[in-house]
Amino acid sequence: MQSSHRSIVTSRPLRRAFYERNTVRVAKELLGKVLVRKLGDTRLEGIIVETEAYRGYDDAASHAYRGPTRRNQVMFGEPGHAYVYFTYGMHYCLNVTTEPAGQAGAVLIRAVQPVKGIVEMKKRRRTEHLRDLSNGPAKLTQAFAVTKALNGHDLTAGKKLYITEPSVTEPVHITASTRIGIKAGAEKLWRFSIRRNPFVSKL
DNA sequence: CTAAAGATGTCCT
DNA sequence: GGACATCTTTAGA
Repeated sequence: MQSSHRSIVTSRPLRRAFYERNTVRVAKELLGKVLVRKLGDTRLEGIIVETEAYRGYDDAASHAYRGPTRRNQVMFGEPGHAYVYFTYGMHYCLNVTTEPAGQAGAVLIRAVQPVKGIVEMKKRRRTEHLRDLSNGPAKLTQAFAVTKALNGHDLTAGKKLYITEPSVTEPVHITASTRIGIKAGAEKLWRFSIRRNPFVSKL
């Protein structure tokens, strides 16, 4: 029964080579992987169910499209790092950097399915509703205590924040759709989600 | 220096 | 379905 208290992770963090590839491909392959956040004694885990690709060089919707700035510089750096930015005066969004160093790219983590540390997530989110804990980019950063303090964090080190394989891998049915909340590049089908998963932010 | 928009969430009708 | 909270970043004068 109480599987929500047990870790579903056995393996090491995804390696740098996983991230050092085409952003769209990484976005698809991140579905079904497990986001892990270590907060002292507590450990939070969630299955990634929704992502969006933001590629620098040919994607007008990307923060990196017009070249490096202080905010987006981590997108141009080594792959496998967290790119966390602040938006709308109150929200953080979590991305993982992709493509070889020098070439900008990132995948926005839009939603995860809570697995472990649900009690802690409910406190942070100030709600008892499981569905509402992490079904959106700013919701999951609140649930997982991700702020700009983690901007640039190396996701391959297995420290405070990383991504890894679940211990039991199930086949993932991927749905591709248009990205949410953008104007330029709105026609690209670069939003990926696990089909019919109830924790996806929007159908 | 100033202005305007933003890879959103929440509450209201 | 729409208003609005709230502030950083960026672009442009």
